[in-house]
Amino acid sequence: MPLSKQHKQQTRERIVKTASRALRAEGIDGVSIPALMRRAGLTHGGFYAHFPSKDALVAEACALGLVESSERLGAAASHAPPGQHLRAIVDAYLTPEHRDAPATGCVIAALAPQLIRAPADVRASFAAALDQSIDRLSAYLPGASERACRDNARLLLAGMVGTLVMARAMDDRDESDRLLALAREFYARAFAAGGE
Amino acid sequence: MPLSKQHKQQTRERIVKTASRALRAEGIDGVSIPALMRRAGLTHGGFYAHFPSKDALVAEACALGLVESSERLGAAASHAPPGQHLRAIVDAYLTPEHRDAPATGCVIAALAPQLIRAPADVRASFAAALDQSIDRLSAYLPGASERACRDNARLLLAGMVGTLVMARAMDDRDESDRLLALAREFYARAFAAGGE
Amino acid sequence: MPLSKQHKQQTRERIVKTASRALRAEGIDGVSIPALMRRAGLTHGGFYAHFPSKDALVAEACALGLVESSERLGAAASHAPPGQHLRAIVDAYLTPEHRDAPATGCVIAALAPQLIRAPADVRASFAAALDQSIDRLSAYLPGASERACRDNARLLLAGMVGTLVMARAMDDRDESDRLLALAREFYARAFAAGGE
Amino acid sequence: MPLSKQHKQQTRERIVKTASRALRAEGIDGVSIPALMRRAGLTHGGFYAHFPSKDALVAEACALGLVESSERLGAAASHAPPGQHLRAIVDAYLTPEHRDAPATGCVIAALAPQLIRAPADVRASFAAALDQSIDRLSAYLPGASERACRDNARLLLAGMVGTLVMARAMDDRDESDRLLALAREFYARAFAAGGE
DNA sequence: ACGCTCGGGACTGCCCGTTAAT
DNA sequence: ATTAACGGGCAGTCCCGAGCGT
Repeated sequence: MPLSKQHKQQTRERIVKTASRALRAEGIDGVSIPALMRRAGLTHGGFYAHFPSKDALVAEACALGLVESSERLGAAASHAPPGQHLRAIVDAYLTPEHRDAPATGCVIAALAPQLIRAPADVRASFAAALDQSIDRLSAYLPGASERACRDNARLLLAGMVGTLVMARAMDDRDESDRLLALAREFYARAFAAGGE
Repeated sequence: MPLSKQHKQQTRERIVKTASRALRAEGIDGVSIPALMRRAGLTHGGFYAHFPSKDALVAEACALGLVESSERLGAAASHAPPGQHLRAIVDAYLTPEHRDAPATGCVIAALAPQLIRAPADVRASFAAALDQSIDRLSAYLPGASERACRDNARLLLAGMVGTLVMARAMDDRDESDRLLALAREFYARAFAAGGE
Repeated sequence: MPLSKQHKQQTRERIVKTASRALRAEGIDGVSIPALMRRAGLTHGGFYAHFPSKDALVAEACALGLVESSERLGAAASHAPPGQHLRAIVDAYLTPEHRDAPATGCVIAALAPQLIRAPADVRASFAAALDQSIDRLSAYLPGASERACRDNARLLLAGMVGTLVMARAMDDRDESDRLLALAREFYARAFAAGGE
Repeated sequence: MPLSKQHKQQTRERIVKTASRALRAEGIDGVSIPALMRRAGLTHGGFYAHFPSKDALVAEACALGLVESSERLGAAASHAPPGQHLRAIVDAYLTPEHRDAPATGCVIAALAPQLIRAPADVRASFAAALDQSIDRLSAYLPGASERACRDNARLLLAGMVGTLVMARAMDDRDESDRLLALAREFYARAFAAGGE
């Protein structure tokens, strides 16, 4: 158990990672710092050695989650055969598994409305991370210009996020599965190369 | 302070209406019962004469908000010239005004993720109201069958909700306006009669 | 449903009777006026048509309970053969049935400590009713003078009350039964005619 | 406001001690946690760092008070000349001073009825402490067997408790003093060595 | 005019996010 | 960098008066 700076860094990352999951699963107000630290195997007092406030952690955890999400989507796209990037993205996002695992899923679908209402700095951090995600995603989407690619990325991501939220809100699992399947077709076709 | 027979009903409706707005603006955990009752011109002591719990109010307020939203959209559609129903719906939902007025705007875009995490009865009430909204909306959408209409309604609503959330999360108002404009075009075209 | 004065009187008595039982069973702070009125088949609003305050009801209900108790004890004594009055009293009070039915049992054993801490008027009302009970009881006890009879009544009642409280506090039912049996013997012998 | 390692223990004990007195003086429902902590020189916020609930504190405070009481009685007995143990116990318990100082007096006389109605764990903790008290007391009482000693201890304690309660309930101080004096004689004689 | 209902404060137990002091 | 403590706040419940309908 080295007490070096490395160790502190590791602890810090563990907290962020734990928070990143817990926040998506339980919401911002559903997670308390004592509960969080306990889940990370620490005492609640030590929190403020790592973060100045809960908001700071929320901002960081959300940014991390957003980066992870977009990297996962980017990885799915880059592993797909040429011309299948869009398809890969849609198929990775709009799945029952993603719907049923909010803790490791899309931060936007889980927390966006709450983050919008958060203090300005949290909101700004979220907006910045969102921009980065759009950047990463736009590389895999068609479009006449960089601008068009970004527009498409935003449109697509927004549509998928809304669909995931809707799928989670539905009571009937079969209907929810069906919505996801239809949405996969819909978005894959709508954003296909020449289409938009 | 009149105490006639129907005044309790009026008071109750005032509480629900106030809550419906406050919840969308501040989130479920952001609104306390004392604050809510104060905003409705009452003290918090009388709250439990109207509702058995905060959750019961949340359920009712969200259902009311959902009904209002879908009626507003339905009204916009029904006032449009024939063949322009879809356009009217999209133009009514995806506007900067709607984005900037969450308190009176779409409940799904403001609260869906939190409602999903709420107790089972709140969740169920929300899911039921959501189904009704889809019903109402589907009457104005094209589709080969009733089923197809409902599918389209869900797809469209999900897409619009996600877009509104995304537009609200963006820092740059111009970019946000642009997203809304692009989305209006996108969804109007995508769901046009023979299109989908 | 006659609205005459008689009816009001009946309602009032029903409230007092209900309260008398509920208070012994749940304690003063364990019984709320809404719960009480519901148990009496009424709405909580009407309470203050009958009593100026909760304390007034408590005072009256306790006095009633005390009277009932002492009458029950007096009846047991008066129905006993001559020379068996004391025995009858002790056997009526120190029973497992009495221990297990606090709601209809001795008010002193159930509420005395709380009543001592109650507002002055409640306390005074309780003290007065207690005096009456002692009066009634003393008629059945031996003693060289009226004074001695009263002394004996107080000593005996105090001892029995404490025993009942102790018996209720014990976990082991067998031990508790045994304590009651021993106490019956003890007090019957101790206060026997020439004894004290 | 030092924070050394053992200060938490000291603070905890201070809270228990304060509670032990306040509970006897005001009753379980008469003492709120904020009031309690204020009386202990603290704020209510820190309470739950020491106890998981109010009930837990009540259980502990009552057990402590019971131990103190029985130790005080045991000390009085052990300091008395041989053959005067019983007399010492009775004289220590049935005094006007004890009657007038419920806050530091017998827990059973002050709280037993309320504790009987308390949650199961509180009740159990109280019953256990009561058993211990009986144990301690029985060492100073006559009896043919250990069992008989315990029986006598229970009978005596029960009688004294009831007498104290009765003495507290009486309005007339002179009469109350008289009852105590009579009871001292009565119990001292009744439990004298060969007597019972 | 009586009696119910609505509403008003106050309070409780519990828990949270946070910081001096060690 | 933990422990102990601080205030502030929440949902829920209480007891109780101001004022209508019967």
